[in-house]
Amino acid sequence: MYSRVFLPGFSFMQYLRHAYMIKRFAIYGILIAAAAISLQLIQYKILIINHSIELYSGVLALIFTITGIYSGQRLSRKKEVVIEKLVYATPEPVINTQTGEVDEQLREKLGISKREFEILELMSHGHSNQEIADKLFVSVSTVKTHTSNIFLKLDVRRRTAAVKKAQDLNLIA
Amino acid sequence: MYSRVFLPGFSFMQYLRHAYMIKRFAIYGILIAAAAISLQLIQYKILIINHSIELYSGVLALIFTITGIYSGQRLSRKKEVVIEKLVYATPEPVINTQTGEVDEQLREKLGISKREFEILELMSHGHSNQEIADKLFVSVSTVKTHTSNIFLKLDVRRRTAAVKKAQDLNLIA
DNA sequence: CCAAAATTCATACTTTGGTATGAAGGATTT
DNA sequence: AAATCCTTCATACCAAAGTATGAATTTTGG
Repeated sequence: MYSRVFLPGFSFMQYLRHAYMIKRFAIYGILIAAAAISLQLIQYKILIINHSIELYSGVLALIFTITGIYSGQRLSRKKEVVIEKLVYATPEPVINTQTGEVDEQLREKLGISKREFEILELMSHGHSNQEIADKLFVSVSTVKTHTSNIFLKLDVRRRTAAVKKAQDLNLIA
Repeated sequence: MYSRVFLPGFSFMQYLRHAYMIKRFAIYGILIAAAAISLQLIQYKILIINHSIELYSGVLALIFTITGIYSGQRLSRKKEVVIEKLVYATPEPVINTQTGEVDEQLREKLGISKREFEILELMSHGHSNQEIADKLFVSVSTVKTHTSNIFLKLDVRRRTAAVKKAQDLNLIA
């Protein structure tokens, strides 16, 4: 198996280079300003009512902690760890992996008939022409005709090569 | 090229499942507690000196904003983007999928020699006896001898069946 | 070192595989 | 109806694969 992992590591300066970050900072500024205004309101109300500096401090701390957490998350959102995994895949998958069935399109594309395909499969199972003939209730001559046509269509000269090529093309398993 | 991108998307609950996050929250708790204590000190000093509630509020806001930003960044640091790139790769012919190494044990177990195995591989690639002979710089007679021995050891009578059996046994790819 | 195993090669023979060609019947399409 | 494709089969021939046997050389393991 072969795999690589990339950890780009965005620096803070790289981060600042992005123009859209300026907009983001502006949003934080507005947020903080809004918090400051509401702070003023809360401040006077609380002071007028009972001069509870402790409660005021708690509310203030809560508000700015929440604001800070939100800002912090926004600021660090783009600090993402990017991992690229290289994994194996078969070229031109033509067998439907879901159903396990053969892709009819490739068979058609290669001009291989259904009967020829049947014979190709039996061939790949290691059967001789005689055995294939017996299984399909046809003569050896018929099997030979089919195999020859298969070889032409797969551009090979031997059954072993035909099986190999069909496997590589994912025409057969 | 064929590629897929996975975006895991850690939910907050998934996030909480991690045991080490509990430690992190504990650290934040301590931080906030420390901020609260220093708050008490600052509170009294400022109030005693000039009762400046505005300055006090500003300092308080600053402290908790910073604390919040720090916490927020910590909390959102683990956002990852995992990218899996699927690349074409032809599996090596003689590899055991579990160990990733040549399955010498199976070969030995079957009593197949290294040379015989070499020929079995070339056979599975669709080569004729003549082609194998040419590749290995030996005579066709030698190849025939080897192939016959392979067939005996794999208990088959044809090269196609030998290849099939070797593939089923995971002796070759 | 010696025995066993592995590798090499040959000769003769049988079997199987593959090519070429032709042909006939059926199904489908135009 | 004609053309085309698929499937079937046959005959003949050549090429390749596989078996059997024997033998020489090299490599390997005890």
